[in-house]
Amino acid sequence: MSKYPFSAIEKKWQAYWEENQSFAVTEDPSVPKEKRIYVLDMFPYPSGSGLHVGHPEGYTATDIYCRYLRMNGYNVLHPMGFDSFGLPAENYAIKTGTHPKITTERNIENFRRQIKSLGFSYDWSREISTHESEYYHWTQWIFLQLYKKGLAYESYTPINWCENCKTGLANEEVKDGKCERCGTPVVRKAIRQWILRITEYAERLLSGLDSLDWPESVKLMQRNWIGRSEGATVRFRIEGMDENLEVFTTRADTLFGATYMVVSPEHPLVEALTTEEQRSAVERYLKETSHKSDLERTDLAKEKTGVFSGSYAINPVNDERIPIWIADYVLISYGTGAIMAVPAHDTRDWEFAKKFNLPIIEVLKSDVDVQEEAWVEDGLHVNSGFIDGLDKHDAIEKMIAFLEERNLGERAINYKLRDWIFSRQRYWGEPIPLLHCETCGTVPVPEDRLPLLLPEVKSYEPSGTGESPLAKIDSWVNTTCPVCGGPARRETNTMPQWAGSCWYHLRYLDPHNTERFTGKEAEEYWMPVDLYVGGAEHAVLHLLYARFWHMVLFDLGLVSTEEPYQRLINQGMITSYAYQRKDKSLVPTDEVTEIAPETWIETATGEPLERVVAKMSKSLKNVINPDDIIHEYGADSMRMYEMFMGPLEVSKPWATAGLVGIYRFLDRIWRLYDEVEIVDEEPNEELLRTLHKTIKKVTEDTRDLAFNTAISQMMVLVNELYKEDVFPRSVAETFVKLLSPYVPHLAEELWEKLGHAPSVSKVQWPVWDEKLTVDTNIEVVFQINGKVRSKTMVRQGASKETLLSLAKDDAKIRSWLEGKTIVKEIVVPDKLVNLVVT
RNA sequence: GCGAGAGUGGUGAAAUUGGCAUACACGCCAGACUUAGGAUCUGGUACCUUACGGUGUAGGGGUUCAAAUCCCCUCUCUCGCACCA
Repeated sequence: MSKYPFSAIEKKWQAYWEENQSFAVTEDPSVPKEKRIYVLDMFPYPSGSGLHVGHPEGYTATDIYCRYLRMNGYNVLHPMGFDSFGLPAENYAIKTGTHPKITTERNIENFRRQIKSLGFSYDWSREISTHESEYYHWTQWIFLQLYKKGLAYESYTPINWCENCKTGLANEEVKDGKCERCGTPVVRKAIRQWILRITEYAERLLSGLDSLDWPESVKLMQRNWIGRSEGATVRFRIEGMDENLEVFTTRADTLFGATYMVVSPEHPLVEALTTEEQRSAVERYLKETSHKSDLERTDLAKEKTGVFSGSYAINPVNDERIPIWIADYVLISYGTGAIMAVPAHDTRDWEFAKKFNLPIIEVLKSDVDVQEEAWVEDGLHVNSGFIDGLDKHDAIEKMIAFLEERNLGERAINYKLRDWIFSRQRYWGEPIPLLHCETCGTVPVPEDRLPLLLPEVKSYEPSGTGESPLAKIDSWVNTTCPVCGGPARRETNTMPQWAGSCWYHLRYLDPHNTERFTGKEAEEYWMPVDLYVGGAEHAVLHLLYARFWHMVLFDLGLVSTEEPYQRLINQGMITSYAYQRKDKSLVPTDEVTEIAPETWIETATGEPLERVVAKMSKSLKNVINPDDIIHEYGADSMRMYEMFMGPLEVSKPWATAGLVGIYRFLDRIWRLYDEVEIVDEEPNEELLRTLHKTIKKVTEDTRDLAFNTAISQMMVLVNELYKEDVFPRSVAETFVKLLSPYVPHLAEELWEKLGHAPSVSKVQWPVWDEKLTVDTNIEVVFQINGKVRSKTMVRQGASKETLLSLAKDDAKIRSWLEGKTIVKEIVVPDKLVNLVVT
């Protein structure tokens, strides 16, 4: 008895593909536009712990799809590379003194080896790594194009700062008031920053989503993140001052209900608004809020706080004098940093008004007493002068017209999206190619002097004062101004990790170009990316930043498409099992014993445990290492199992027992080809039908990325083949072709065993004959009142009349009909007959 | 709190337009076979019932000849956002 020798087979064919450059691709002009396809995987950050089972999931899916496309005559661009700037390598350098470049490149070696060991059909000649100067040369160059377009600016405004990472963070990198990377609570810190004006693209980033074939959930997340809202700015005169207080509101129609105003503690007018009597109280309040972390400040459960400034504004619609308060529930970063408060119809304002005894005036007809609770539903206007009786829409229109006529305000649109804080005070990133000259101000490094190389440093430790380790290298920092020749200092901030991934899809097109970031012809040949597969964690960050850069490049005439990624799919997470005590705490997998099927106890205490699904984590000891799986069961088993687990988009738990099932399936296939005599006979009718059903199902499901059901159909075919005495050659050959995208090593080996020269990856995908996929005899069910009472075999396509009379003649049906009257007859050909009786 | 998605056997999961619920696989049970292997092959396996039959896709209601699928309500889980005026 033979045993499927996966290890030898996989080594052999990986070497063959490498040697023959089987998957290298060129921009062949004879291939028509619609047969050129760009399939992109999100490239990994090469961490020290190596590939995780989650990575191969998306990579296997795209690999199967690409192999399928090639066999169908497509020219397929399918590259891989590494997102190799980032904090872990730098933190490791701080701990050990090892240069991040050394760690990074060692990790890349390991990642590349692991990825290759899965037999993916990447064009490795296009591999890139973002930390290489040949690559970041062009990241810097693109930054300069943004700078020259006025999209990069310097700012000293307070930003989110992580004490642990010792760097500033973008708003998108803050989750629940904590650093997304390490969980440290984020504090506000005023340091000099480079910021990209992504808000200038807010409208296009929003409207562009409509044209994209992306999951609705991702589009929605981006829409929410951009957060467009339509409303008006309204200017309130401040009593005794020349200044106006400007607010943004989406409900200008409730202006008659504005009983007080609130400015954020950081608002520039706070100082001027504060009267002598209130000064000490205001100062105390400002001090208090400045000590709060973002987390404390945004905690919804907490009581509202605030202080009266002492000043009054004049409500422009009724000249009422209304007090101006200072409170931290108003954010400086949204709108104008000031609001008009309408406590009757806004929960936040209502809470504040109640706490500080401010008047509450109903201006929308409410079903509740607004003194008791806020009414936030719609209602016709009351107590509102010239808009009384109007509904929301008409009232807003009329109010805005009123304001615009008197120059008291105007229609306005606001976005939640903030500009992108682009600098990091760390070492391991692209140096920002700018200089600070005493006479010329900020000067870009001339393009012909790029790349601006990352210098060597003695210590990787960030200063924590807001300066990167680069600031400590005087010889690098001090330079001459390329404009005036005078002394200048280099910018010491580096770019965030997102920079490199903003445009890598363009570098793959022409990775060795030394003259340009990418070749114009190659760009026009391939772009946009037809299918982009990666994790949902990038729904906002990477995918928004990359779209922004791409749009800028499009506006500069440097790329031919406005959007980079036409179609996007998020693969689900691969989770793992974990074992839970009654108190919901989790027990590491190696401290659990399975005492009976589906029954577990904690080994040490005997406490019964429940099996739950959890994320893989080192502490739970439930992390699966792809190297181990490949070693024990082979890459083909690993690939096929990950596809068999369930639909690509949903998260699903890893179960090695399930993997064994796939291994057995591949072993069954191997033995079929190894032990059964392959004959030059035509298959019998039954087998031929299953074969054509299989071709059809595998073709359609592979096209639709529904790999799990394609695999189960292949299993059906194999099960049937095991019942046959002989193995017709035509079936054997067709089946190998169907298998080849899924288990490419095994398929190559079988193809060779069948007497063919390699490689099966280059042969034509099989086609099915629709006639042969239809069963000639079909089981039709007979129902009485919708319940199945009998079944019978009929010829496919039998007429309604035939079916009906068959049903009425059926012995069981006849007994069910006894003493009843048929009131309705429903016949669905090839499916069922339903008789409704009373 | 708001928004989105999901809930089907012991387990992972299937199921065009509403048309036999549970394909395929794991596990389990039985049998066969064996140079005892990670075996392999064949068959069985939703639940209740001796049977006839009944029940069953998170729970409840509705539409329909017919609902996992469509509509309403409730519950649970996952993800995202969270004082954005």
